[in-house]
Amino acid sequence: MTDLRLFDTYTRSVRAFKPLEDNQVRLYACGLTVYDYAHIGNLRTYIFEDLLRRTLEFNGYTVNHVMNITDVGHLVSDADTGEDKMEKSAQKMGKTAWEIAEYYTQAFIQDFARLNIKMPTVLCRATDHIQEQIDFIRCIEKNGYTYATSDGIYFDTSRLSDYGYLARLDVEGLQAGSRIELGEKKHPTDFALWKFSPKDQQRQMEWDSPWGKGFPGWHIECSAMSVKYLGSFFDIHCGGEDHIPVHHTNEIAQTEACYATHLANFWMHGYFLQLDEAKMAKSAGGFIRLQTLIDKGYDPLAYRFFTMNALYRAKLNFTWEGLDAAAKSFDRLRLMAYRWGAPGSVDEGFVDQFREQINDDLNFPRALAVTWELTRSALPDSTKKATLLVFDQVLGLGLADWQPPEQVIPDEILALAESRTKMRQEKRWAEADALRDQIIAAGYEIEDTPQGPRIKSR
RNA sequence: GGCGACGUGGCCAAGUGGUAAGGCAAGGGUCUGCAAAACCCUGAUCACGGGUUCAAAUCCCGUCGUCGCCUCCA
Repeated sequence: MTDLRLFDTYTRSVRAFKPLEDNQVRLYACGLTVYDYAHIGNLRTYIFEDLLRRTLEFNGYTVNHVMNITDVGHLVSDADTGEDKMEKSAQKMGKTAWEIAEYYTQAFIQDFARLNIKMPTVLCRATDHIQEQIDFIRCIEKNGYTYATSDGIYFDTSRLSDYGYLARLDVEGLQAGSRIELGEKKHPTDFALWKFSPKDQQRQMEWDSPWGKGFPGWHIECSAMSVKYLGSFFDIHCGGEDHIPVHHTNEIAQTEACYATHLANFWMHGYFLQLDEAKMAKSAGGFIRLQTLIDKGYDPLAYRFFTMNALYRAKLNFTWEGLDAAAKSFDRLRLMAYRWGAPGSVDEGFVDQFREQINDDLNFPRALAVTWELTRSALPDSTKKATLLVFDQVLGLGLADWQPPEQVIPDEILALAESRTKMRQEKRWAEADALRDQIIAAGYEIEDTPQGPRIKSR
């Protein structure tokens, strides 16, 4: 039995993981901003978090998994510039910001189901927690970390001596090489806690607050909701690598200002999926969603499998060739498992090897190598099946229920196959092969088995 | 301009001091009337140049290349 070890961005080291309390793991994951569909890069991070959760559960822990949905629009920068993404998307679609948020939230939940990602225990929307956010800001204000400008209430990052520790930010360097306009902010790293609604226009999403009508800054929702559901210091906080320098850094700043903790015992980050060596961004074209893959005939779980062939802590390059390779090997694996039949007894030796790999900071590439070793082993099929199903509690590939899709083979193809069988029985090989060529030309392939020919579409 | 990461066989990707997991593709073989499927086998000295060490893909320095962050972003 190997202990679970996880990489913690805060300390930049792999550390032994133990829950802060009993066998309960309190896990917070940053969710999606629902102004558009999730792309497969976003989804890579949620698959990583699902694998983390399942690994924790495999180790016997109960996981309280909280994820936020960012359904408040935010400006493109903390300064008073740019457009609001929610409101812009609403305008484009001819719907309200609220309808947009709901629509994309549902789409997001559907993607989770299709990827076999377990639903978080709590899925919380920022707009359902405005009061909690206001209370949190008041706490920060009371402790003297805020200042007001003409457009909002800001966090004064210079008040924290270790601001930016998570990202190892070089605050001086940021000031020197700064590309951002300061506006009324005192320091480049200061950020908005509450933004005022523009005086000349009515926002669709705005609320009253002690400071005036407006809406919360982006970072405060995660601090307020994680504290509400998990307490001011919990086990693991995760998100995408892009959150390290800004979002998570600011969440920590807010929590330090109010509760004097750095919020989570472990900070974990999923690394980017890249598209042909370039970033996949909603704003920069190159936007592939799960539905795009499905439309091209891929099983969503093949994408899940694809991401598991790389470490969560390394960038992964997406190519169609790479996805094909994953889809093909995944199909082989589950067809093999299907043909193994009913599960028998579990081989604990293989389970130990598997556990050793996933407990080593979620080394799924290695865990899959163990899986392939299992398939090649001399164990009885029923043992392989039972053992693989244990692995699948973590892999989440739906191997227990999967069966080959029912294929309707057209009568004319069946007729051709039948004639071919007859020809073969009469050893009229040339004619039999001609019939096979016809079947292949029609888009089917034929395998001769002891039980007779097996036909499937290609 | 500042900060950081990465560069492993045809492709994807593990391994971070003791002579390179795994998957896909390719080649060879077994099986087959021939195929297909399945199974077996084969292949990389780790971007380049120096250095440290008995020993380096793995540590240090330099060069080249790619990418990310610094602005909402998984």
